[in-house]
Amino acid sequence: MQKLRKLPRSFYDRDTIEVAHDILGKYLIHQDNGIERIGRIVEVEAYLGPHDLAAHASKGLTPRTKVMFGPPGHAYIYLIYGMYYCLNVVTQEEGHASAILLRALEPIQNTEGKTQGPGLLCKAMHIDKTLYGEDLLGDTLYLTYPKSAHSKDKTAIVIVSRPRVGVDYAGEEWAKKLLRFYIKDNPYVSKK
DNA sequence: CTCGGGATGCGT
DNA sequence: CGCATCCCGAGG
Repeated sequence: MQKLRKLPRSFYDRDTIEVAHDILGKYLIHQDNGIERIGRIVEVEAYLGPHDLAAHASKGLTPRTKVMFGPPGHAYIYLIYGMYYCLNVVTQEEGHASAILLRALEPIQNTEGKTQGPGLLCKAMHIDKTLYGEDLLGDTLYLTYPKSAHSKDKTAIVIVSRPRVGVDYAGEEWAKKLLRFYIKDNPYVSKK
């Protein structure tokens, strides 16, 4: 596989909704004990800090949410329903506590099983709680610009905005906001 | 310490 | 719609 260029810290240190748009089409890479696993990001959701009642950060700074209150470009990983891990990337400046949930990937290399849905994505990429807080500018878990073949396609990407999935508990105001973004017509988007 | 519920996925 | 399965956060 050709050399892929890592996303810089400055990519994550921006408005969360802007990052959520720009992250579509980028590559997620896990260097998993000598096995390079790669997926192309096709679906995400934005969580906008402590005032967003659907966000875990609305619980405040706890042992679980700690990394979201830290600097951008780190991995926020949590266990959901006792059986699936979910991966987020922390955005904006330290203390802002916003993040983007990665919901679906298009398989590129060495993914194991289905990649549509946040839980399956982590399972396929072998991502678990041991990577909690991982610096995405390190050499284990990181994001890159796509290879040239897909870069050309970037101009053709159309982004669809929808309400987030499974956040009705947050109340109508936050549940109805269009903070789920995915690549139009991509077959790997979840819940088609 | 107990207890309730969850940013899911799958089968019915 | 039910359920698997367990961590986390709230409250006593």
